[in-house]
Amino acid sequence: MRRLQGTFDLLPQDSARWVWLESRIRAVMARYSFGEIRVPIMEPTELFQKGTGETTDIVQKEMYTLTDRGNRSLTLRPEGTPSVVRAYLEENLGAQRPLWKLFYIGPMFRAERPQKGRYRQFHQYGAEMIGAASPSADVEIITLCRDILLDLGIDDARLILNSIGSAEARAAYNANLRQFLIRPEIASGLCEDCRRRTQTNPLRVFDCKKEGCGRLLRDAPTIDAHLTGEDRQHFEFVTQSLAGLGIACEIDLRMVRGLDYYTRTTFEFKTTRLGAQDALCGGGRYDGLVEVLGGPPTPAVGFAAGMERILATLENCGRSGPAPDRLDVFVCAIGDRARSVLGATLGALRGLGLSADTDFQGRGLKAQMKEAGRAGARVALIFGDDELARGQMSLRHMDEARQVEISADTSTWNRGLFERTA
RNA sequence: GUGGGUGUAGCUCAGCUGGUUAGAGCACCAGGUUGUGGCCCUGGUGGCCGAGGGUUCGAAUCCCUUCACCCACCCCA
Repeated sequence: MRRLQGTFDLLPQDSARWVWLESRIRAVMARYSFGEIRVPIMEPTELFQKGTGETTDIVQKEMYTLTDRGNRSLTLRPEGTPSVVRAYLEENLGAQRPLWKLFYIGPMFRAERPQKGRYRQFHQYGAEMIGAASPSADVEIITLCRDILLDLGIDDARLILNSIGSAEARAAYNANLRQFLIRPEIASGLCEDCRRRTQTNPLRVFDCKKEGCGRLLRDAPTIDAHLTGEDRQHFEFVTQSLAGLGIACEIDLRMVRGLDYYTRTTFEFKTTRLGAQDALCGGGRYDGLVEVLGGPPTPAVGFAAGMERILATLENCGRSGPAPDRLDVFVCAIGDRARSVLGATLGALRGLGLSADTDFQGRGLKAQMKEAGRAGARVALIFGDDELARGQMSLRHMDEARQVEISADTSTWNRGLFERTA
């Protein structure tokens, strides 16, 4: 039996990094006053068909979809935003407050071919502001996204920014771009994928990395010609605010995102420290999504970040994450009499709130001490017949290799006895 | 789905043009210290050489198939 392709096991030495990462994320989210939402990792398939969008690669070929016993179609979530919006509507959050700031952390599933920075079960954190029309919300999301990266120690990610306009502008631009792409002199030179995209989602031709396509697209219309005055104002506010905050960004009019629901502001943070999968986080505004999922027109903006990519980036920066947890006390008992009080000894230590462990294999003292060293124990509590006969135990401070005797009467113990080096 | 690369001990890797019982370092276990970790020394456990088939007197080594992993395309976090 082997684990599924594109999945991985996290062993204790690695899970500590994840716990650390999650706690840093939660701390910054709290500073920004975002509340954590936990939603199912399984949803009706329809949620993603409608929300993420039928034309996206995610829905067309990357979803883990299954049929349950009631003949319902379920899907393992490929992203978090549709679920959050679904919960927002289902719990009628809009009626309680006009604006919600929510974040999530958890696994996502996409049936892609694994490679560096890409897995079939991967983990994202993300934040959504639902009910926020103001461009200051876009800035809040971008700043949040950036502050988490900075807090973690990633200070060289580039911010790429674009506005793809309102839904109407996008529709007009889509039509215009399609006109351009079907011109015979253009279409004949495009690759097969781009000809398909011309029909399905013309914006995505800009994603094509083929040289031939790139050359033909040089004269293609760009989105900014289709932005309305309001779109421009909105985008201008965002770029000027960022400039005012001293946040550098590059505007890329051809950056498109793979999800159907984006409107106006879209952005990505990219790193040079990974391979081809260089997007650490991405997001933008999605003013139409709530309505698409059956709610009232509700503006919203958010982002999602890939946690495996962030950890990989940190490793490439030489940032090792948190220091490993140390054990407070390792208990070494010598002989049967001593072993008979092991349980009570461990219980007393743990009762004081200390972490305590011992040897469960009946090994010699040398092996027990080795185990204590391996566990990073601060002190070893050693006793055999000698000590117990005198009502004493030996307390060895591992780092200083210094040893004292303490009373074997657990009722006299306190934490300080095992923490101080006196 | 399409390319390319790699599969030998728990980990990192040697093993030349096929030649007896497959190696090293680290890790693990034990002893040196019959009651004291890290350093050192000695010894030991551990491999269907990814799997299946073929060529050969003989295959970890050559050929075919297959699987897995990695990297890239595609796409995205």
